[in-house]
Amino acid sequence: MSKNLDIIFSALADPTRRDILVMLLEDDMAVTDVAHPFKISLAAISKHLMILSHAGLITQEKRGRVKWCKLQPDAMLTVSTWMHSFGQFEPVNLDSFERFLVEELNNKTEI
Amino acid sequence: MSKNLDIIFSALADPTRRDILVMLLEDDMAVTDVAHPFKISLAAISKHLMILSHAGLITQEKRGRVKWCKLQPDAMLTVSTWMHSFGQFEPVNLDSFERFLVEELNNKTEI
DNA sequence: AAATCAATCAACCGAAAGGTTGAATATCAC
DNA sequence: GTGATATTCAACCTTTCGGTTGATTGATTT
Repeated sequence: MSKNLDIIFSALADPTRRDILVMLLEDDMAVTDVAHPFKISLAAISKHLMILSHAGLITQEKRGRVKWCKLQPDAMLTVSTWMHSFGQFEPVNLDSFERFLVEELNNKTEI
Repeated sequence: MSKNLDIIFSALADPTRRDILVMLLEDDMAVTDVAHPFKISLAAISKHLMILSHAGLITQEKRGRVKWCKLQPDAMLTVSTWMHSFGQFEPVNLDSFERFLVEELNNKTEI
């Protein structure tokens, strides 16, 4: 589990890789399209994508000759959990936080 | 700001450094005491502490011949903020979260 | 079948990371 | 002042990182 944190944190430590993740927020993308905005070679981008994939931050699925890259934000939950166990921050999903809040409010008014 | 993320994420990518941060949750520590549980040399620990310091995750204050290391969790907020802007997670400080919740409950019951 | 396109592989390169050891620099205790 | 203690510096080593280029493999188009 700590090994995962090593891999995830170092995957996130590179600005190109973080940019790629943000791009993938929009939509799934082919490797060539991911590479397009960057000045570095396609091979370099391919390596970055493999690192992100290895960290579990994305998945890649090959359809025909095109390999599609998909964001896999659950891996971020590992970071989230570490920060939580670290004790200083409480990373909470906003939706569940709102659900929790509403539930609390309902309980209060029911009494 | 993105430069900071590079430095902070790569500081967090090393398990020894994360262990040190957790140790410093307990209390401020001298460099030698930080080094004690690890098998690597004191010089190596000193380097790790400089990296953590450079990332803003700790501060170091020299009193006499002893250099005291203090956790500086605000740097973690930079990560927190990135994850927030990334859009998948909502890192919330537990204390302010609780204050907010209590306030909401009070407002509700006052009506 | 031939040419094109998507992506990776393989070999290489320079720089940085993480470790070591031994010497150096302060500061403290006697 | 002498000796011990706390920490860093300096030089070195090996491995990893991020990049390059050119060749290679598969799928697609014409």
